[in-house]
Amino acid sequence: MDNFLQVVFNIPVKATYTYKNLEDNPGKVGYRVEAMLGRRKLIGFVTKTTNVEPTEFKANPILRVVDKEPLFNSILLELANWVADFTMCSVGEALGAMLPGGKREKGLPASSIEEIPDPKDITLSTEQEVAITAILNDKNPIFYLFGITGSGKTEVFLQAAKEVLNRGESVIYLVPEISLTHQVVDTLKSRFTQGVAVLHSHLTPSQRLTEWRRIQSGEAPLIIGARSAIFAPCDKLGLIIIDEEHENSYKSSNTPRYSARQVAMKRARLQGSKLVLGSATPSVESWKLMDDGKIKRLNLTKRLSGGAMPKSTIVDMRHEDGVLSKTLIKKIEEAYNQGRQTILFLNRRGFSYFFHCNSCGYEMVCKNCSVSLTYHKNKNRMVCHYCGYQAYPISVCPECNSLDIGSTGFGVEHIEEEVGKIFPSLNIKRLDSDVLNQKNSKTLLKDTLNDFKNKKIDILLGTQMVARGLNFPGVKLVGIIMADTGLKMPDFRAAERSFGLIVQVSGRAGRYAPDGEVVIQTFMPQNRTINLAAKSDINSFYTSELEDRKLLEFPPYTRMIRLVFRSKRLGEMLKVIDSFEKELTRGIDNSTEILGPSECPISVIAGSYRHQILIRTTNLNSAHSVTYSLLQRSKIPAYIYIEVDVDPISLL
DNA sequence: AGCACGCCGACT
DNA sequence: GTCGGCGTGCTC
Repeated sequence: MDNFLQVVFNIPVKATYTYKNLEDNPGKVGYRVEAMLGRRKLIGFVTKTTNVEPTEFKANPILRVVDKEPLFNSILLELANWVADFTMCSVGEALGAMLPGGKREKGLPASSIEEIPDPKDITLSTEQEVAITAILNDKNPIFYLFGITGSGKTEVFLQAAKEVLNRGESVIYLVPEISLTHQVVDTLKSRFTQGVAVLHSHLTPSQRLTEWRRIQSGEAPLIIGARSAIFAPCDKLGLIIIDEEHENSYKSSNTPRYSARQVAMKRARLQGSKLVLGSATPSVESWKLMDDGKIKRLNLTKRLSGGAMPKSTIVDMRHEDGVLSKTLIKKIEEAYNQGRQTILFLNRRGFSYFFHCNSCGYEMVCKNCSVSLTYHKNKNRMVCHYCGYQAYPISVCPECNSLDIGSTGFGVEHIEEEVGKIFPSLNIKRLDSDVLNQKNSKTLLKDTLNDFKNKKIDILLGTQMVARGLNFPGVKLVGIIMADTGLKMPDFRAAERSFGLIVQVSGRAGRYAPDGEVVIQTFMPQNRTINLAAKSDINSFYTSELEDRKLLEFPPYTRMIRLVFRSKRLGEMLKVIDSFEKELTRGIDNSTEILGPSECPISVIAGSYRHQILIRTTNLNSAHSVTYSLLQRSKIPAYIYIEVDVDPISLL
């Protein structure tokens, strides 16, 4: 036993603290211990033990050892060090993120409600067999299962997992967000004799610890979970699966800002595991890795269950005057007359986004944050989506007194009303995050999906969440109300996101029938992204998107580090940012470029001003270390907060 | 992060 | 005269 313990804490301080060990029941590496830090009692993580007594300070004894068994093995400790270094957080924060408890992880309520067939009805397609064989036998460590919706990716994952489990190794199966995927979990439990552990954000700390221990003991070699499940404590890890790899929820939006995809690559290398990513609409980053041969592509090109890719029609909304075009109305009627169903998709919530004056252009924005307020009809309020600020809608422009004031664009509630007017005899149901944030959301979702499945609902109207995983044989038609949404965002990934969304939503049509249809309504009918998405011309889209990214020097041809400075004191902050930027400029070479400092696109949130520096580089290692060392040594006043995001996904 | 110390303004 | 605001610094 060593007499001293090096302990890190889940606080934004990158220091290890040395404590005296206990004689009886001593702490060891990978254990949690309770100790005083200043005047507070904290749980810390032991990262090292030593017999060398520190001379600079007096080492106090720890109060107690929390665990009977180590919580973190050497692989996890190594991963934590790597995450801490890469995301520039403390090792304690990285370890804290591995067993998140208490504070709830936020994530989009996404559904991936996949209907997995019963094992006895399964006949694998040739493509599926080829993919499974490759995953299990090829030397290549990373694969990409690139398959259109309905081509049977899940079955490939399950068969590969089965083989690996039979060898006595563990499998981590990541899904974008687990809260609504109980059906997947149930299926996995019924398909595998081995134990299944489920890790997601709604577990209590003790439930999480129980799952953690079941994984460590080998009782549950199959782990299914969201982002943080990539840190599941398995010793023999044979396979990591990342389903819907393009999903943004794999990147953490709070400290440590890690990407589960990137951690998976690191971990697979450390433990010699295979890694399989899968999606119908890969991230542009992954596409390039496939092109470069760093990831082996496995194609699934055919729809199973008798489905075919749907026929798409683009409708020019500049010549229409309702929410629904004549074409879409006609096709909804057609589908209904055939006893088939329709999904209408809108990438917006609220009644209308922008409430503005048609005479002078005045826009109702949040007084704390500078974003546009959203009109919520049921409350009759304008609501800020960032800070929750609410205001009454106005009828007269406060700038020019014009009465010509109102909304452009439209939200789900508005569509619901319009569609109800056009089809008074059809049963229409809305499904969006507003509905699902209500208390009875679970049963509501279940009931709605059941009703839709049993054809009690004719038209399902929804946002993001209907985009993926809702597979119902009765769906003939998918209508995308406004495909332009998001395309004009000040973000270099806008096209990628819009493309993926349109393709994913379109995939809901005709999954089990050859006559599916998609109607894409847009104000930009000639737009490249919309046209390629309509044709599901995935290859052309990625080729042209990569050309654009290269030309404009955006990722994946460059890497970025985003530094957001937040403070209530604008003037002082600007001075600090300015000198920080000058120092940074002095440190970098010509592989790195600094954009800004500039006001963030959302320049004020809850009374704090936000300015950012974007670092763009072709040599991430060098830019990273210059930035990191400057952050460490520069004395930034406490009233300024800095958020560091390496490889940011959103620049908002 | 959180907690204490410390130094300036406005109150019984 | 004190109460309390928050700015600064430190935690083994």
